Amino acid sequence: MQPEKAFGLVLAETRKKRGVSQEELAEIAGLDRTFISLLERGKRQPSLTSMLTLAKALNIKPDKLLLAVTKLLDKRAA
Amino acid sequence: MQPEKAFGLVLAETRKKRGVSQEELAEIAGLDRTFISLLERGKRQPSLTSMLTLAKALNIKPDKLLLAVTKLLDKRAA
DNA sequence: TAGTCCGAAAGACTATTGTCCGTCGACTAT
DNA sequence: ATAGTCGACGGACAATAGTCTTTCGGACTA
Repeated sequence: MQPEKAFGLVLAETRKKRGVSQEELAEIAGLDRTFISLLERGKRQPSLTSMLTLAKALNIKPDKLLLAVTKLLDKRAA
Repeated sequence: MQPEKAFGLVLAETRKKRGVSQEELAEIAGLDRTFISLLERGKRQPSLTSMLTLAKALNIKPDKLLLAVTKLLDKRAA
């Protein structure tokens, strides 16, 4: 599994848990609505600052977010 | 303090602790030697995959690496 | 004083991130 | 049926990540 796929899954799941739409998240984070969509679909990967702003917008600690990503990557190496 | 600055500091510190040169780290991680230099000087910020490969090359868990960055950012908001 | 290792730095380049415009289909409600 | 929300998806683009090549200065060593 590619890192961007894992990140997308974690991002989508976390966002849904918060009960916000892609568009709302985009607005809170100050990112583009289509970019959120690309990230969640694993078509793009975030930069360091994107990760930080998204984590902040989702009210989750950045390292927790990344930990979720790596756990997903470790679980199924495929 | 900007995220890329904080990351650069953490990267440099971790690399030195491991006792490897920028060039050696670049080779291990499969990245360019000048890019490592740029990262450590805070002139560039890493993507998600760069962070993951650098963490692996430095034998540190990615979330630990990011935690060190955020701690630095929290410490001096300046 | 030549030789190596190290890191800063610049220039030119390719690849990718991130924005901005829009359209579309599925679903919900009025 | 019409309108609204949501997310997938496209093209075009600007900004930046990342490579490659090279030069330079400092520290150390022979």
